[in-house]
Amino acid sequence: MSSHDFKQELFAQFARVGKALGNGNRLELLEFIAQGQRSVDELAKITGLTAANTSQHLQQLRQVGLVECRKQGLKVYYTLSSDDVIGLLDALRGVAERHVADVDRLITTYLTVKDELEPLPREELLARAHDGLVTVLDVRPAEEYAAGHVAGAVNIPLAELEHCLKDLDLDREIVAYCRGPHCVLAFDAVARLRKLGLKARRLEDGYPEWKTAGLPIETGEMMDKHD
Amino acid sequence: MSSHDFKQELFAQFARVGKALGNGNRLELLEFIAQGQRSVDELAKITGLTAANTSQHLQQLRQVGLVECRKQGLKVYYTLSSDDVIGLLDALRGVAERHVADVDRLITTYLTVKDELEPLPREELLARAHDGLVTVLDVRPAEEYAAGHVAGAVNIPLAELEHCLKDLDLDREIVAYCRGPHCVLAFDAVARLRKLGLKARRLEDGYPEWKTAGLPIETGEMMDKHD
DNA sequence: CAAGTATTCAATAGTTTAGTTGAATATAAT
DNA sequence: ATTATATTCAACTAAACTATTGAATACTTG
Repeated sequence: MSSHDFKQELFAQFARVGKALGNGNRLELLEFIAQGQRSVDELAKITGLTAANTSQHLQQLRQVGLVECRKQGLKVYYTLSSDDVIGLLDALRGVAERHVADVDRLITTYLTVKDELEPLPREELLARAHDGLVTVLDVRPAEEYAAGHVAGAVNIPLAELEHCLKDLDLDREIVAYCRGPHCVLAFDAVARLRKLGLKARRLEDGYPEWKTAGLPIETGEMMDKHD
Repeated sequence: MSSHDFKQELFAQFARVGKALGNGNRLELLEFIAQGQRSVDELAKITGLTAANTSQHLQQLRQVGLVECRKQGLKVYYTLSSDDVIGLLDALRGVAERHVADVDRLITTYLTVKDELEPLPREELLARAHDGLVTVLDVRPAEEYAAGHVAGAVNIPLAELEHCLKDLDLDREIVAYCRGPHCVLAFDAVARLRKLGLKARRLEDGYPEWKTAGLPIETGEMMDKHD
């Protein structure tokens, strides 16, 4: 095999991974899987894709090593193959956010809270949480919280936010997070909390990044994942 | 615009970047551009693509913000739009190397030197170079060296390696680098130097990574880039 | 201004991909 | 065993991508 063929072949292999990242549905699947393991039909329901289509996308992701699966009983559970993948997704998001005009436009028009206050960096949250200065709020659905969350975080899924305010210490600052740096849940939560006159900020990124950074996490109370 | 539409649209935008990375020729173009600015016809010649095809690929890369171009006289020069892109490419390579079986097989069968000796990390090279313990060898073509290289590195393009041995201090260890972590030039150089009985190692990655890490570089003696 | 070069545009054919549908397989529960 | 559920497979259509070709555009040089 010539040096030229090798190079071509190597780039072709890298391109396979790129191709796998080249579809919005697959990226959405990856974001959900990054929250914790998920079965095919859970993913199909969340994304709104058919089971067959979901399965096909998952197999593409698996073929390029982005996810792994494990059969348990009737279901097949998919997980990210490693934290490398979270880094790759963040790199992709970062480049898109900083260099694709459409992304910037989308974010600033839709995520109105975006620039009103800088999001809180991970390390800073860690310091403040340690000093007991803030309430850390996980606004993801209960199953995702159960699969793993920032140590000490309180879970109030977005839908129940207003009903559960009594569970929060209203004097302390609230820092909300969700699935990732562009997930709408935390933006939405911060906007609604501020409307209620509370001090609220957003963590700069989501649970997968927190976990990948090696920061302290807890896993849920072994809740069964029913729907 | 609903939250769901926003999410879909956002993932679709991220996917555009993924798609752009989903073709081996485009990845090869990016690697060349990462060495320094390049005109369309230079890139066409190096890659062996037609000018029209090269132009089309470059425009795709430009549309998703991976590269930028600047017209100067008769030629259009392309550059990476920022160092973010190098990080993204490295993340892609890393995931592929660690999780795609075919990539690992390719690398271990073709790059025979691969596991004989650990490649040298950047920081370690920096320390040793500072102490004057090693000769840093840039084995890329002269134009790429001229466009920028590791501070203090000697340039001997691979083709002239054996002819230019006299330029090297044969008693010191030689550390070779080239375009990136999987570029064959440095692997090849190390193999050939060792065959000649010299002490040679490979830098763990290439010039773009070195530069992006903020380590010291030099740019060439304003050579005109003719062919 | 004319000629030459570099780049881009437009049209095309062949290939690949996305998503749908219906069926096949495998496991669990009755 | 039979039934139900979860997942995958296979076949198909519509859409998108790649690379080629030839022409058009823009700039420089003589």
